[in-house]
Amino acid sequence: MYAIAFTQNILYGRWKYFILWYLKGTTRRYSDIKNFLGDLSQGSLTKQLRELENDGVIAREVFPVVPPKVEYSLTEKGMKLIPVLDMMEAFGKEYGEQAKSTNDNE
Amino acid sequence: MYAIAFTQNILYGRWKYFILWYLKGTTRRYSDIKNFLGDLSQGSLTKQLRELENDGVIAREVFPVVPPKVEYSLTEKGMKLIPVLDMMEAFGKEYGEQAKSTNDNE
DNA sequence: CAGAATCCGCCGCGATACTG
DNA sequence: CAGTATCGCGGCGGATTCTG
Repeated sequence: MYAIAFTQNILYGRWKYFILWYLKGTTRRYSDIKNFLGDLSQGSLTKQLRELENDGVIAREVFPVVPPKVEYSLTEKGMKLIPVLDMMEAFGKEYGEQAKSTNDNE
Repeated sequence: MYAIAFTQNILYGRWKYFILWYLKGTTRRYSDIKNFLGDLSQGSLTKQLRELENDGVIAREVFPVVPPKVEYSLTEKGMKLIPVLDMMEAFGKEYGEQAKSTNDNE
C-alpha cells in the first residue's frame, strides 16, 4: 500500500501530470512545455522538471548550440506512468465534462 | 486533457489515496480509518473525508446510536477511481521498493 | 532560449481544545 | 465515538531579476 505513496510522491505537484501528459510519446523543448502550460513561471516549471528528472521519469538532453536548446522526453520509467494518466483522464471524461455544461469559466 | 485536472483535483490531498484504498470493497468506520492512517489528526481526516464526500466518491452513513457510529464507503463513482489506484500501486511496486535499498537521502 | 537565485503569499495540513 | 473550531507553521508554487 505504501507503493501508492511512492507513486503519489512522484506525481505530487500541480503541473506534473500535465508535463508527463504533454511528453507522452514525444520529445518537447523547454519553451514548448512552457507555452503549452501557459500560466506558470519559468522558475516553477524548471523546478517541476528537475523533480521529475530526479525521480527518473523524464530525460533531459542539452544541445550545445548558440541559442540554448533543451529537450525533454519520457524515460522507460516515465512511460510506465502513462496508464495512470490514462485512467485519470478516462475518469475525468466520464464525470468531469458533464459538470461544465453551461459553465466554462477559467 | 483538462479531464486529468478534474481527477487530480479530487485526489489532491495527502491522504485521499490511502482513504480510497482503504475503503476499496469495504465499509469502514471513522475510527477504523483514523487508526489505519495513524499519523493524522481528526481535523485533517474529517476535512479530507468531507472533500471526498463532496466530490461524490465516498458515501457517509450516520447511525443514530448512543455511541456515535459513522460508516464510509465508496460510491459508484468512487469505485471508478480504483483503476487509478491500482495503476499507481503497480508502478510503486515496480520502482519504489528496490530504490530504497541503501539510499535514504532526505 | 533555458535556466538559476531569491523573496513572498497562500493554504494544506497538523495540533489542540471543546462538543453532542 | 465522531466530530467542530481555531490557530499556526511549513512548503509549494508564483513573480521577479539576473545569467551564459
